Amino acid sequence: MPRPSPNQLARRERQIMEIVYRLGQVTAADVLAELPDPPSYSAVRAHLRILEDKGHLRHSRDGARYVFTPTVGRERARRSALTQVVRTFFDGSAEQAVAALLDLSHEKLSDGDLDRLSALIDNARQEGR
Amino acid sequence: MPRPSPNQLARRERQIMEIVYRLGQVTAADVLAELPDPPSYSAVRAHLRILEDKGHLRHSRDGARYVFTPTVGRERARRSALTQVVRTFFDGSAEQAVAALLDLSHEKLSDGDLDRLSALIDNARQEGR
DNA sequence: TCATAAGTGCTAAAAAATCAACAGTGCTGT
DNA sequence: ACAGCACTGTTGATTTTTTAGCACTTATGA
Repeated sequence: MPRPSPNQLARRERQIMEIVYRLGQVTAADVLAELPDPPSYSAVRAHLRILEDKGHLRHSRDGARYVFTPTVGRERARRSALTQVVRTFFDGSAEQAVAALLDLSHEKLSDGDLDRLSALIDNARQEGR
Repeated sequence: MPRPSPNQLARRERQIMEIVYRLGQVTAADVLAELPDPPSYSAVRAHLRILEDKGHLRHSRDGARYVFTPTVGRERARRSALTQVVRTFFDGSAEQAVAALLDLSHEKLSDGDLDRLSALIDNARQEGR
């Protein structure tokens, strides 16, 4: 079976997958609530079923309703997303991306966060030799 | 005029904008060469014109042909992209995102890169107090 | 139990996106 | 100048996406 390829997703499908990854798991009602310019409930369910057909989602039952989760694990999805952004916006340079990330949110980072990041960098240095 | 909203883009349009951001500026031929499952040259030009109508691109002439550039500056586009990924895949935690980025590409980071990142973190610490 | 509410699957119509053909315009070199 | 080439703009057909309606199933509680 072919890997689900996020780049082939239609507009609505992409919007929905984004919600799914953000919330971790969703019901049709969740998606409807989060979707910009929301269509009908029925339309949302149709999309969810199509996304399942395409292999992006799976569902399990919770009482009467379906709970959908991504087939691609969070970890893997994160990697793809980051790789993509780095490639598209940072000439493939992870260093630049990290720098931008720090700049973007340096106000929101606590001293504890910064300590942990320093430690990670030191680690990377160790492994590098 | 409304800000161009990347989330509303159709599939092809999104693919094209990705190419545009990656290359910085493009001609129709560039896009055609980079596009997966490429359509006709004519179709690409149609897309480019629509993207310009929608306010995502502008063009200038270079001899006979048009060179398209994004209307949203690289810096701003980077921020949006990162913010989006952090929100969708990292619960809004920039720290986690940086950690993932380091993990993702720790092999590719030189000692020099790591030094610079350490310095940035130290800076952030300074400003925080 | 059974009426009601809250789900779901399927289908076909409507809207949007995608595409290629064709006609027109501007370069380029002989 | 003008023939040939490399572009662009426009249009309308085709395909895909997006949507809502309706029929059916499952839970709930009086």
